Amino acid sequence: MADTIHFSPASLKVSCSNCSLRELCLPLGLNPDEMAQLDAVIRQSRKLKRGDHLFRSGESFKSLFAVRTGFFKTTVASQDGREQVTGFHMSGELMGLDGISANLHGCDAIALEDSEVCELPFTRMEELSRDIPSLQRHFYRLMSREIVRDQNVMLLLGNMKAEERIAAFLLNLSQRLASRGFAANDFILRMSREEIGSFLGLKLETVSRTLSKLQQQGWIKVDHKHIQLVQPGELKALVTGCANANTNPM
Amino acid sequence: MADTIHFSPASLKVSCSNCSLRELCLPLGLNPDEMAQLDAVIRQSRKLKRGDHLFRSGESFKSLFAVRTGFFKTTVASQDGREQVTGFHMSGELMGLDGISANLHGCDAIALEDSEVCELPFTRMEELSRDIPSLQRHFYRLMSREIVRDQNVMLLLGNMKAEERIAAFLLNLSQRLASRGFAANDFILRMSREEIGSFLGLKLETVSRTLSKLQQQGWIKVDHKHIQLVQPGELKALVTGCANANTNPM
DNA sequence: GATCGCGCTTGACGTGGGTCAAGGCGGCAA
DNA sequence: TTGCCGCCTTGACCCACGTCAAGCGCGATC
Repeated sequence: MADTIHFSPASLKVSCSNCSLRELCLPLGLNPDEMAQLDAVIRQSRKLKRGDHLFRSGESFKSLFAVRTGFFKTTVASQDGREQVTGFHMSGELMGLDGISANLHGCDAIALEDSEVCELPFTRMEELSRDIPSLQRHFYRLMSREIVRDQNVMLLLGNMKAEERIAAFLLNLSQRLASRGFAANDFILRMSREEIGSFLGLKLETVSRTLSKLQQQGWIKVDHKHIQLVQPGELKALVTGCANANTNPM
Repeated sequence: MADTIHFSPASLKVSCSNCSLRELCLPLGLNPDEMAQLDAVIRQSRKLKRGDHLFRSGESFKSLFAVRTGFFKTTVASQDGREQVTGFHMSGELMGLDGISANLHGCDAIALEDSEVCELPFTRMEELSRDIPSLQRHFYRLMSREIVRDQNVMLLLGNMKAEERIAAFLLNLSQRLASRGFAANDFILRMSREEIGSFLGLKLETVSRTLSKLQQQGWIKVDHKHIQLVQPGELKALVTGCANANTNPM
């Protein structure tokens, strides 16, 4: 109930029968026939409650999942139990691409709020992408985009200080929310300080301290999970030009 | 001339006319006709000298490149000049996948020794992959593998200490060399301490110190770029179970 | 409304690795 | 041979972040 702002953007009209997928992550120039084929493959959406696993590392890989509504994290774990958040995923974003290589999911996907996903059975998508060139091209693009995203995270983890990481993180969230029709400078964090820290390679205390520091400087306002970017320009100056955080997905 | 050991593995017979590609990164069950189609698309290999750029970030993306012989690094740079090595690439490995998303190369690829690459014009590969299902599948797998690799690097950068990073790095090199028929525990580094540091999120002094420390402990021997893994088991213990460094590509 | 507990904040302190600086070593040129 | 230069090593010092610990605030529960 803490989550008063929901990710069901009024600006995104979900016109097709079962899924916002086509608008969100597959904006292709498909003809009606191709659309119908695609619709036939995409399974009805599946609902998850906060905390539910969508899939787990090591499970056999059958499908990709597109977030329809809600918010997810993906995590990888090492044998000795260390865990790292590898990404946060909001509506329209795809999860599970890492499972293709070994036919096994390589990470856990966990809902951070009540969520809904579309299931894309991979084998059928693969077949379909043979018949629909623009779909094939789109998949290559999506996977490549994920690689670019990961490279930017590597740059962040390898080169940036705590303050810069937090700033880049906030700006990235802001930009992705804005592109979905939400306020860019006033939002609710879906994840805990610990999860932010895990993603950014920091401890939760450092996340907390750094948010406080940014607030003291007047760049942002922090009220628990409610964040306001008061001077986004200053944040951008912090990370310029690291990983051009405002344009690249993260 | 410092590079006395060369990466032209005797164990990999380059039987096809122009490229070791099929053996190395496209080990598919293709019939002779499909093989011929593939051969027609793969351009003659291109030679580069140590220090040459294969492509640069921002250049328009036309082709993927497979390392035939030699050794490369890829780097991403931020606007303010910070640079990070995102990977090292040896024979059989593919570079340029990140360029697909925006039709622009997203990183620089630089030869660390005299090298030879095969060029794979992407548009033609894309078309071909529509006609040859196993080729399409293989491309999806390759891209997914790159995503898994990047996630493991994220885990390394986010969670591991200097000693663990170096150990993971050495073990990863060792494993990749071994799979190409080279000695697993005795090899020459192609890259400088600074490049290793950039990849691992460390400064060159820390790389140097850490190598010395591992040597003092008797796990490895270091003679400039000549590395011997004396007790690889101890190194594995260091990184267990982070990112199961011995099995995953990095 | 009282209690509990989780997630967050903040302080004090410790330390791993960054920074700065001084050589060492081997390769290369003349 | 000599000297230069790039890369590496090593030491001394410092600081950003991690660690440990105390306490707060809000929501959930009854």
